[in-house]
Amino acid sequence: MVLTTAEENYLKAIYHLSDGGTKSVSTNDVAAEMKTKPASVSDMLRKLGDKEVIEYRKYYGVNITEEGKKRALTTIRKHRLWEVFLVDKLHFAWDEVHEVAEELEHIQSPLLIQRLDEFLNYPKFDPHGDPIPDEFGDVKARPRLALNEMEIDSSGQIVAVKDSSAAFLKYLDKVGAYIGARIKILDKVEFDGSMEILVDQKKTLFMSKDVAANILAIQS
Amino acid sequence: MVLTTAEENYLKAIYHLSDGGTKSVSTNDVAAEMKTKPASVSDMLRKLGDKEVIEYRKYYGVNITEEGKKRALTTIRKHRLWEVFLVDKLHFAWDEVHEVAEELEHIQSPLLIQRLDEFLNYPKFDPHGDPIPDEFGDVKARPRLALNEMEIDSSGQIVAVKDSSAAFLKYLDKVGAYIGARIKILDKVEFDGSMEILVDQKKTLFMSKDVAANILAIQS
DNA sequence: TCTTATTTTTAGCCAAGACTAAAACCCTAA
DNA sequence: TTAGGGTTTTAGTCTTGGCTAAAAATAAGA
Ligand SMILES: [Mn+2]
Ligand SMILES: [Mn+2]
Ligand SMILES: [Mn+2]
Ligand SMILES: [Mn+2]
Repeated sequence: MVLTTAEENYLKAIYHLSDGGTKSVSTNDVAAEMKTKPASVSDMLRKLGDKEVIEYRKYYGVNITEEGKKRALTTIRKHRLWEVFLVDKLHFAWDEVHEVAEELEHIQSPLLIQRLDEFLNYPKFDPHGDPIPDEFGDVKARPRLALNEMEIDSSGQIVAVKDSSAAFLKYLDKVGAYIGARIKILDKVEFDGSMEILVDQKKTLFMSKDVAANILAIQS
Repeated sequence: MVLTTAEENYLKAIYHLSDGGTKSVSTNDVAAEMKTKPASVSDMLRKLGDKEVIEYRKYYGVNITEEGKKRALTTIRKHRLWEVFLVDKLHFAWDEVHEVAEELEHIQSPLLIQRLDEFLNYPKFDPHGDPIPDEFGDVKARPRLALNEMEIDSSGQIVAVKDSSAAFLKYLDKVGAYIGARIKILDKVEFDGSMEILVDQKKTLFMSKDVAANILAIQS
């Protein structure tokens, strides 16, 4: 059963909203994520249900099926591999890749993806620190913690961002936060949750709770 | 004015059928090339006419406009650059690239194409020997001659193929004809136009007129 | 439990891009 | 000059993926 581009995009959204298939997702949530109207989503859910990539019970939201999970992971794999290509080979900035990858992920050619993976030397993470599923859909999970959840005086390394929007990534570039940076939590302000963070043992960064919540680290 | 994928494909077909915009093209010819019905073509011609990439006079065929030529050449440029990428970087065979490039050529990102061109070191020809238009739509033309049009005893070098179908290219691989091969016309059979050709001063090839007509060379 | 607010679905519409069948047009040969 | 054949267009239908408005179902509060 072949999926259209629109179907692939919806399925990917459902996969993400369901936290990898662990919880069910409402029509309204899908509409918000896809920037469409709930009425359009109802229609699409019926189609995805017919194709058995989701389990759809009217009025009770959807759950992604095993087949659906597999399909979504393939699309995610393609998206992230293309992002690596754009950054590593074509020298795109990490805030320039998302929209293009959103199109490239729908190119139909298993050979292309296999060869691309090989060409990129089997990368495990994309430019935003997100893991790239292997060809079987297996994902290498890392325990990640948002900066605002880290304790004062604890240290770690930035490994990913939660928000991949150009605006956010450009901001991180400007202040000098990047994936791989070593960090230490110097202070957390009670009042508004804003934080003071030491980057690479030399630079001090002040950031709002909102920003901190979108930066993911592994503790060391 | 933005063109849809379908519109880009039609425009490219019209560009090719019109020999680069030098002659007008009939509805039936477009239908044959696009493998659609004439009725569908009429509809599309109206749309392309509205967008002023062709000049459309009902019942009298279409001519591509300057704007249309520019658009078509951009799509062709993208198609051929992707083909080079697939062959040079991902080690696709030259008969495996066409369908994938047919999809990749529609990705919308000027930056992507500019960077891809740079990454590939500004190639001038695609894997089938076809010239790659530069970013301004300028094409480096070479005087090319089909093998069946060459005289007995004349020599040259294979530079392109007219037919890029997998079947034809696989056949060429099998018999050992390739782009860059030095050739000499040993004999032409009056009866059926079949030919005997010396390849790289060592291997003799027999081919039908049909095959010869789809191999292009520059004479030396 | 009943009434309301919220969520979701249905119904009806639209545009793109395909199709078939039928009508209209163009050209040529008698 | 006109009839016929081939070409092209039009009319009507279908599918996909959107939309709005209205109806229906669920959930929550009194
Ligand atoms: Mn996408
Ligand atoms: Mn990413
Ligand atoms: Mn194409
Ligand atoms: Mn080619």
